Amino acid sequence: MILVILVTLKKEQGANYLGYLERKNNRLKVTIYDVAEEAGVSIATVSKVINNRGNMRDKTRQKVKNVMATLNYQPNMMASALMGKGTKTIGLLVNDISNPIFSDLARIIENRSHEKGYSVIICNTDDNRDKELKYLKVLRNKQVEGLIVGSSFKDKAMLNEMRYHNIPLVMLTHMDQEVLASKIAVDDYKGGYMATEHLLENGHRRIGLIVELADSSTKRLIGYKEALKDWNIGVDPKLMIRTSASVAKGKQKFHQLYQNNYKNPPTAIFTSNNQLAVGVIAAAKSLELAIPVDLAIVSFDDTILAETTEPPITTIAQPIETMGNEVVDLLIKEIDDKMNEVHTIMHKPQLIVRQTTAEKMKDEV
Amino acid sequence: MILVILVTLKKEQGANYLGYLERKNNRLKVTIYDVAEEAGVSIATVSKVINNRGNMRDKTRQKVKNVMATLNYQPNMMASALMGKGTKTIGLLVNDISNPIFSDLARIIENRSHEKGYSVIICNTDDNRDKELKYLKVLRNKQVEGLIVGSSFKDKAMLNEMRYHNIPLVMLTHMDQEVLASKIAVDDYKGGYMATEHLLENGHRRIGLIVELADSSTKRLIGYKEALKDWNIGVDPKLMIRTSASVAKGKQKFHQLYQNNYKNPPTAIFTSNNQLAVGVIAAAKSLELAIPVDLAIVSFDDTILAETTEPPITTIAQPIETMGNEVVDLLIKEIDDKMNEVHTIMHKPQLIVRQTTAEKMKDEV
DNA sequence: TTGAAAGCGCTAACAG
DNA sequence: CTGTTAGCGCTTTCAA
Repeated sequence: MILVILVTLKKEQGANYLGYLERKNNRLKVTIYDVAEEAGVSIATVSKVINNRGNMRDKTRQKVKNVMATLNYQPNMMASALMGKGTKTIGLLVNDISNPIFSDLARIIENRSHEKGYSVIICNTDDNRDKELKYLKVLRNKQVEGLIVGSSFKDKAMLNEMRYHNIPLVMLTHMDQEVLASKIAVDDYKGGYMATEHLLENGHRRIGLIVELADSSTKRLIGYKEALKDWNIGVDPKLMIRTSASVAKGKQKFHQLYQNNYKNPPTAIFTSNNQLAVGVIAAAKSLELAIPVDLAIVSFDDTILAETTEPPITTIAQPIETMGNEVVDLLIKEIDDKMNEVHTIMHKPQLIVRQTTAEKMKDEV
Repeated sequence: MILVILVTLKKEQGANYLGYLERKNNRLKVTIYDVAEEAGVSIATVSKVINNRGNMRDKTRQKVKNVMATLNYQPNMMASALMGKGTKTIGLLVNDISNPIFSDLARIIENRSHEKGYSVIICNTDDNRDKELKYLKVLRNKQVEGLIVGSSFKDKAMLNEMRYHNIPLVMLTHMDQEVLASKIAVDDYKGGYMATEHLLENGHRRIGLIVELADSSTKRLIGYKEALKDWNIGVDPKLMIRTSASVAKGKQKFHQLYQNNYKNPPTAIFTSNNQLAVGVIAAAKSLELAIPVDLAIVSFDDTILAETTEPPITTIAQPIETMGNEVVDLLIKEIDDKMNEVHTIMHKPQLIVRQTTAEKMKDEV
């Protein structure tokens, strides 16, 4: 066995965390065979200590461990994955990771996954059917063990197929009936209802709606309608707009909404996320509308944006910390248990009142 | 060969994007052997068509392709990775993906990577030495082909070791001298200088500084000092604070700065990122300081936060779109060429003036 | 133009 | 308690 020590580098760096100093047989990688040879045991024995299984003399186990440490051996996960062990990686599909709600969620999900020994591959589906399909294929090639789907899939059938490939999946923030999988989300219907009710209680009667195309937003929209109904206020289609999530769309759609209703403009707007709300605020300011006097706004999600705008945004918060941790716990449970039951966890939304809403003066109503 | 067609499902779903309908030999997975058998060729031939290599009769190639399509065969990447082909995945290390600058960057990086056939694994190092080490190990286990490091590593030696494992790495937003690798960043020194100069030109003489601990921030700090020096203004250590990136820290450190200088408080603050700036704005408001009259602010980075705060923040922008694309192009080039040259690309920062700065009145100076 | 066969690094019976 | 051995699914010479 040849063991080349790169002394020069060692001195320069003064560290050997990852074991580059040893090279065996002039190869860069040290394999299970190298460890076995060096420890004077068989590869089977080494495999057992790697996986902490089987019985063996304590001395043997220790010896192997020592050799692994000095050679700085790192098992090749590809090989063990090939043998049926998992890849210890999961896929996280979102529309757009730069959306604050998803980057917050991604942070929590990645943390928890890492704690549990999993890595996460991110995918931006961009609300695009082709990308959805492509990512699903890639993720399957890469043998990911599970999927967290935080994006609204155009094609639910594709998602449903995943279980035939034995890869568990849990939907996050999308309680989509058509998808046969575990789901974790907030009660979107209730959230929509609460948002609208808050506005109604503050005296608003012309409430505009700018929400995304996702299923979750559809539920919020239903909640909105239901609240109006309970207050005996007619639903006006001209006050409702569906679009995609971005600041630009928020601006654009608010202008559109305002123009379409110039005779009887909305006094309040409900948006399905913070980016849209930011756009609405900008547009309202450009029209010299005072917030919340001329225009009140309630949004969904409680990201940093809701706190930093002027005025700060009244919003319906989702418990993302809880949801993020739950989703990885549930997914890993499904991976481990290979269970097929479907869990559905619905969280309560919470109204957080900030300065984009205020009780209207009597004479204004 | 047994070919079970799940007709019921087929009818229900009306789709077969991912090929769950076919099962061979009662296994879920269809392998290269299945394709070979079905096409009446050897696995070697199939391998060639998968990789688009070798010569063969056009008819053969076409036949194999057809079989792959009908069986909806997806090559197992683990196996090909084992054989020396890459894993087609890279690692992205950042301090915290929920930091807007990094989620924006992550978005761009993931997009470009996906276009080029790579997946990206995200890692939040949290500025924590242990996590850095652990991620590096995991990423090595998983045989990632390259690394994009957008976080300031506590232990540069660990990073330098990666090249001994033949895994290329490019630093993003951190021109760290100690790391022997390609780097893409903005000219932080110049950015710090520009920010400070802008404040000086607006009449400020007591300029506070709240920056991160990263090397990039050190450069920005040097730029700040240099600008003061060029204007013949003494550097006051009591005006400089180093901390980590968060809104909470921004608030806290601003209060601290203000208290420590209550006799002669700063009239302006330079922060190294938007989150700190947001914190400073909040703290300033709580002290009833008017911005920019009582306190001017210049930040670094141009995320959505800089536009949505009140007032919107004057900032030094990095060309993140360009940088994000460049970093993956460069990394993939290094992966493909196995080259060892080190590239360094420095971008020009750009001052974007918004409402946290304004020329001071003469009598105020 | 095609195929047989030898691995890649690891796991998991099954022997000894 | 430890080792032998047969794969996992794929790539890649080297023969045919």
